[in-house]
Amino acid sequence: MGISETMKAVSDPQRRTILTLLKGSRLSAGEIAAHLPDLSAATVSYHLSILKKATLVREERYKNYIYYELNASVFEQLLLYFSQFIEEPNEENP
Amino acid sequence: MGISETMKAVSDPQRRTILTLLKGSRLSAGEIAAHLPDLSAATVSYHLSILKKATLVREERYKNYIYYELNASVFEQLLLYFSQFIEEPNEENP
DNA sequence: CCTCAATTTCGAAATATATCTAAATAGATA
DNA sequence: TATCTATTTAGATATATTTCGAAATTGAGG
Repeated sequence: MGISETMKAVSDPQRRTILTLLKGSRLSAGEIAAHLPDLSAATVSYHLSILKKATLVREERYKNYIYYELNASVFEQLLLYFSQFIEEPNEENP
Repeated sequence: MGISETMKAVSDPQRRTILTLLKGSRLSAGEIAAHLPDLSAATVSYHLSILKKATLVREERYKNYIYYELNASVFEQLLLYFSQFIEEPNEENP
């Protein structure tokens, strides 16, 4: 929990690649690793654990596999956070 | 430039404090440092340089001071980036 | 031109992060 | 139950980040 944790999780390029993969579809850890040929399976697992702690993804076990999927609600929190810096000044409320 | 750089810049709590301060008003480096009593002026300067490189803030020199202010357009890019993970699936376009 | 104040830059140290290989775990199925 | 496969955990290491105090820089004003 915590927006710092979420942002740190999302600021890593490899983890953003994982998030982008999961945008399309639910994938197992192994399928995700197959899309990241520069990383070992252990490293992919490490990144998934970071994303999971930040609740950016959920895991679901099926047979021998662990499937990961996005948790969209956390992205809404990020959107909300950043929108505060854009809101135009309100002249009614000086 | 680059969204990684921007996100890394914004993922640090001290730097987010600085951004929040600047939401209200343009401030000099010294004024910002005064709001962050746990950090040395040198450290604040370091954080400002990170925010500047990420173009999250602009600097403007006046007399002996360097004033900093937010650059809202970069926050719009962040918003755009995160919104891709929220967009609902489009049934017209399978 | 000298000095003061504001800020940055430098060099060093502590902490955190990303990565690997090897070992451990969990579950499926022969 | 023995073993195979998918995945995670552990331990180690290299790199990156945050921080400090001290020194350098910049500009203002006497």
